[in-house]
Amino acid sequence: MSKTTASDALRGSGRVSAETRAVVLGVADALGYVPNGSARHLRRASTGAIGLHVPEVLTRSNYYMSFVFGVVERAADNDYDVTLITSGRRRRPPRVDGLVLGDPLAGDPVVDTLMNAGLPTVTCERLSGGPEADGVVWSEHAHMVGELLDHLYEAGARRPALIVAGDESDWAASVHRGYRAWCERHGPAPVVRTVAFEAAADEVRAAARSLLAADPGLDALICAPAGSAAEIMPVVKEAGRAVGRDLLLASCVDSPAMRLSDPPITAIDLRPREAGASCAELLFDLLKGGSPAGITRVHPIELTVRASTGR
Amino acid sequence: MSKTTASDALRGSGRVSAETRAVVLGVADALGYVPNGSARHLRRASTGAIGLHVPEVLTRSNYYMSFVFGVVERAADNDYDVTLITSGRRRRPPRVDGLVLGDPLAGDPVVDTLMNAGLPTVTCERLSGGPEADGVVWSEHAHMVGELLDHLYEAGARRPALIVAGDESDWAASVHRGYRAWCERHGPAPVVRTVAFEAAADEVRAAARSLLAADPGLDALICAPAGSAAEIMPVVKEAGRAVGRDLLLASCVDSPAMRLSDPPITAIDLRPREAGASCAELLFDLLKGGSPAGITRVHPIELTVRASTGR
DNA sequence: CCCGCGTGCCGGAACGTTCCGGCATGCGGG
DNA sequence: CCCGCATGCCGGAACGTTCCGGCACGCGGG
Repeated sequence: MSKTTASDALRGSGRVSAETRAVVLGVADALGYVPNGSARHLRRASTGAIGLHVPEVLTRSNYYMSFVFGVVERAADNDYDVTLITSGRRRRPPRVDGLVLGDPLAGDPVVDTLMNAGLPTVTCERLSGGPEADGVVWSEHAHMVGELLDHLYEAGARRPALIVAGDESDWAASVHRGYRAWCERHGPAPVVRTVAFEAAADEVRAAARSLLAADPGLDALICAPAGSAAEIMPVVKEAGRAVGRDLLLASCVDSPAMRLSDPPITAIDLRPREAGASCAELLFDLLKGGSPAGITRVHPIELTVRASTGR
Repeated sequence: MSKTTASDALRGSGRVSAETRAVVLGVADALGYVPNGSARHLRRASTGAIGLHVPEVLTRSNYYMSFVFGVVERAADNDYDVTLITSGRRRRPPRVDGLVLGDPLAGDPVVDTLMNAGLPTVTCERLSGGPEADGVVWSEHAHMVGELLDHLYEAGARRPALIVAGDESDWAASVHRGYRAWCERHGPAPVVRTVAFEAAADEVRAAARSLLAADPGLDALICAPAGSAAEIMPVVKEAGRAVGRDLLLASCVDSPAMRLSDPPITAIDLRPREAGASCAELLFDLLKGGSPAGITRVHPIELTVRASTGR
C-alpha cells in the first residue's frame, strides 16, 4: 500500500481497483485522516481560497451581509474557503486563487490594488472607469428603475424625484441613468439630489428636506441608498406629507426595514444572497477555464410593491 | 547566497550580517518576491488563518457586520487571514489555526462541531450548557440592564416589561437574569415575553401587542433583540401610547435604526467592532501561548440615553 | 511460443519553505 | 602557539501531497 495508491484512491484518480479503493477509504475514515491543505496547495500551486471584498458601509441594510453569505455558501459547494479583505492596511497580495468584489467603488484604493493583483476577478456590478474584471455579474438597474417609475406613474405620480449616490458606484450610476432616461421619455424635468455612497441618515434627510422644500409639487420620491427611504420618514411627516397618499415613496434596495416601515415601502429586491452565489459561481467557472475572461452575467432583480406607493 | 541565508534575512531570524540582509531585502523587493504561504504553512504546521462563525441572522442590526470587521481588522494586524464559516453543509474540519465564535447558540450543530474540532477557540459571550471555550470575551449585560432599569425608574417607570430571546444565547440569558434580579431588588413582578433569537418582526410585534393588552399599567418596555425596539413602534401607536411620554422604550442593542427612529430609542451600545477585535486578540494571545486556556476578558459596553426614555 | 497491451500498483521527485547541525574564519586569552 | 568561542554562512532534510514514469502480471492474438 504505497502513498501513491492511497492518494489515488482518496482522490478517485489514477488506476486503482475498486476493492483497494474501498480498503483505503475505510482505513482513512477509521483513522480520521484529513488531507493537509497546505501540502496539497503547495503541490497544486493553488490556495483553496477566494478573497472577498465589500465596501465597509455601516448602514442598516443587510444587503452585504446576505451577499457575503451567498458567496461563502457557493464557495463551500466548491470546497473553497472565503477570506475577507477589508480596507485596512494591506500587506502583500492576498493568498487566494481569485477575487470577488461586491460593488467596487471607483477610486477606492483597495479596489485598485485588488484589480491589479493579477488574479482572476469577478465584480458584482462594473467598476466604472477602471479596468474591466474578468467576470462581471450585473443587474438591470436602469431598466428596473424605469419599471418602478412606470408603476409610480400609474399610481398617479407626475413629478418623481430621486435621491441617489454618486457615480463612483456603478449601481448608483445605473439608477441615475435609468431615472434620467425615463424622464426623457415621459416629459418631466429630472429632479435629483446626490449624496455620498455611505451617506449617514442626516445627509439623506437633508437632501429630502431640500427636495420637499424646493418643490411642493413633488408627488413621488425614490430613495436609492440602502435603507434611506425608511430614514426620511420623519422629514416627510414634518413637511406635512402623507406617504402613500400625497407622496409616493420607494427604495432601490429592499431590506427588512422597508417591509417593516410604516407604511411598508415599495422597493427593488436585489436578491443579494443569490447575487453573491452567482459571483462565486462565475469565479469558479473562470478558475476552471470553463468561461472565457471578459464574461458577464445578468442577475435578475424584482420590484416589490408595497403600500408606500399607494398599494 | 544560499536559500537559508535568504530565508533568514527575510524573516530576521538566524545569524545574518546587516549588510547581507540589506542586499537580500533589496533583491527580494526588486524581484517582487512574495513568500509562498502554502509552503510556509506546510513547514510550520500552521494555516495562517482563523475561522469565524456568526449566527446567520438576517435582522436589520449591523451588529454582526461590525463584529466581523473588527475580527478581520485585528487578524490583519497579526498577518492572519479570516475564513468565514457558515451553517451550510460542513465538510472536514476547517483549515484554520483557531476559531472565533460570535454569540454561539446552544444547540446549534455547527457550533458543536466547531467546539469539538480541537482547535483553540474564543467565543464572544459564553456558550451556555456546552463546554467552555479556551477564551471568552463577555460583557456585563446583566449589570447594564440593571443600570438601564435604574434609568427608567428615575424617569418614572414603575412597571417595566421585557421582550427577550430564549436562553440558547448567553447574551439573552444574561439580559433576562439582570431584569429579574432588578425586579427582585425593586419590587415589581417581572413581566416577560420570550421570542426566538432570530425572531422576525411579526413575532416581536405580537409579543409587544400581547404585553400592552395584558397590562395597561405597563409604563416601560425593554426590547432586547437587535432592531426590534424600532419595529414595535407601530404597535405602540396602535395601542394609543406615546413613546417617551406614557411609555418608555429601550433596546439592548444599539444600531443606526435606534438612533434614527422617531423618537430616537435609548439603547445599550455593545461596541461590536471592538468586541470582534477583542476576540481576535484573545485568540492570538492563546495561539502564541501568552495566555492560558480558560481565560476570560470583559468587554465594556455603554448605555446611550435618547428621547424614548423621556430624555 | 512470443509479443503487445491493459491493468493495478508503486518509487521517486518535486512544490517552497524552515530548521538543525556543521563548517570556516577570526579573535582573544591562557 | 593552541584552544575555545562567537560570528556568518550554508547543505540537506523535512513538512504532506501530487504526478510522472515504470514495473509486474495476466491475457489474447498472431
